[in-house]
Amino acid sequence: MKLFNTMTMKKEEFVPLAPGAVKMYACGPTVYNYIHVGNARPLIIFDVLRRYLAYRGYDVTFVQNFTDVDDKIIGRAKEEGTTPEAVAEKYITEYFKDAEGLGVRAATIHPRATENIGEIISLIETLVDKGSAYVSNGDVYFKTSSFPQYGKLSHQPLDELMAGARIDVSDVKESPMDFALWKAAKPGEPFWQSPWGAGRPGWHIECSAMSSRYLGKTIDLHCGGQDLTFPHHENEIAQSEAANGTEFVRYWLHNGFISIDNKKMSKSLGNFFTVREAAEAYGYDTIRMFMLMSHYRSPLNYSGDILIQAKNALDRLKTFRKNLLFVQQNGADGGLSENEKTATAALPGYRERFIEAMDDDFNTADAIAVLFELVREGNSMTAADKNPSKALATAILALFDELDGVLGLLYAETGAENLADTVEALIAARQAARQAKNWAEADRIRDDIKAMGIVLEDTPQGVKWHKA
RNA sequence: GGCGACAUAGCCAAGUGGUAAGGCAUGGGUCUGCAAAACCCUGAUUCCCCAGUUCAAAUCUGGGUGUCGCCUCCA
Repeated sequence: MKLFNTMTMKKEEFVPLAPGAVKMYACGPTVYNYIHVGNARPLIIFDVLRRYLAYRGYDVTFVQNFTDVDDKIIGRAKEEGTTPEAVAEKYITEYFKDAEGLGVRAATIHPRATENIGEIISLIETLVDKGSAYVSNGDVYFKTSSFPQYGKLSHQPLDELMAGARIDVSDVKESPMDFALWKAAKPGEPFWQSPWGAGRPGWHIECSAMSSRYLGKTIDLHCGGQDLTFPHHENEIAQSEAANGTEFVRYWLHNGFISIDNKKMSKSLGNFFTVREAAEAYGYDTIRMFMLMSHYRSPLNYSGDILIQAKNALDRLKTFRKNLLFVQQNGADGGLSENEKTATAALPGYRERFIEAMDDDFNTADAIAVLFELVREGNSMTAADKNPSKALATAILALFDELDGVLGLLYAETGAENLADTVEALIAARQAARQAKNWAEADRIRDDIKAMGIVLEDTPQGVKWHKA
């Protein structure tokens, strides 16, 4: 399979360091607020990548950190009159609610910065010892001039970065491009003891420390939003490679942004919707569909219209699956008919095309197109007038679920089994009314059922029902 | 100023040299007590513009226009 590597700006054949195993790291949220729709994109995208790698037989170890000590968290705690720990704890809980809602599986490990202070300090010590970092006023800074390759990920020479730097000129730093590894404690803020006095870690160092602690000095994949390319990921490379003397990451993956009215959605601009809000309006699963309908590196504009389109498209998939389940229950017994045997011969072709799409830099838009083609063919094969067999529905469903399992689009489908008895009874009453050609009564019962959030469909094979 | 990305039907969106996937919406049809679902048909002689390379370009080259992003915390 091929992945676009930001380091080389090319699609490259993916070859993990150790055959059969993938070490993957994603920069997780700073937990001071609910996540917004833009934050959700990397979660969903890289959840799919992870699932796909597992689908292709790799043993994936996926680490995603929480930045749980940071200026923003401290600021939030002050606003709310609580402690930074409480703020972090709260938003980690809220994060998991949203992630679960979006169908994003928990990482193998979710380390927190505050659980890795020892690791961080020892990494900084190494950097100081090697002359890559210097102490100034109780802070420790990375000396960018000591790392000649600085800028290799963002493809900007150091002097250009310097020229464009809008960073405050500070007399504690030797160069404007130097960045903090350790920040001296300020009154009233959380701190840990270190060889340089009380303080707390800078943002960039924690990812280097946690990545090597949980995954090793060289990892296969490092993922995040495009805005992390510089400076965050550039800084991680400098820290890790200066300390370890070996390649930090083999493949760098970056997702494109979500925009609103063609402006980047961001907390600082204030033009964002939280995942919570969007989910309330359109459903968590619609957000996932929306993200996967286009390529992960393309810019994606958020609007109500587009979310509704995504929802409608997703409904087609849901209905398809419901129909298959119905045939699986009510279809003909006795295995595949001769015609069906011929028809099912086409099924593996969809799997091949799906894999082909996903192998090409996990092109989920193309993969979804394959899924829709399977839907059309599946619907044709199981049309009522063809008297489809249970075995046919089972075969199609197995393939559909296999492929959808990679994208994770229909995870929100619950069977609504607990409603089944009530609904079945009402359907029976309505059928009786229909027998008597009492259409008014039949429609009234259907309206009642509709009010329960259940939609009925009269078909030649019987009455189907599903959640709206 | 430096670096980078994007521009395909009403909308969303694949497609990197061989004659435009898929979805949503629209219109027509089949089916149907009504409805829904499904299926069939329907839409870009054309891929921002101009020039070039080629037997052949949405795809390559050059120029232009527009939009966005990074260079500061940001997914």
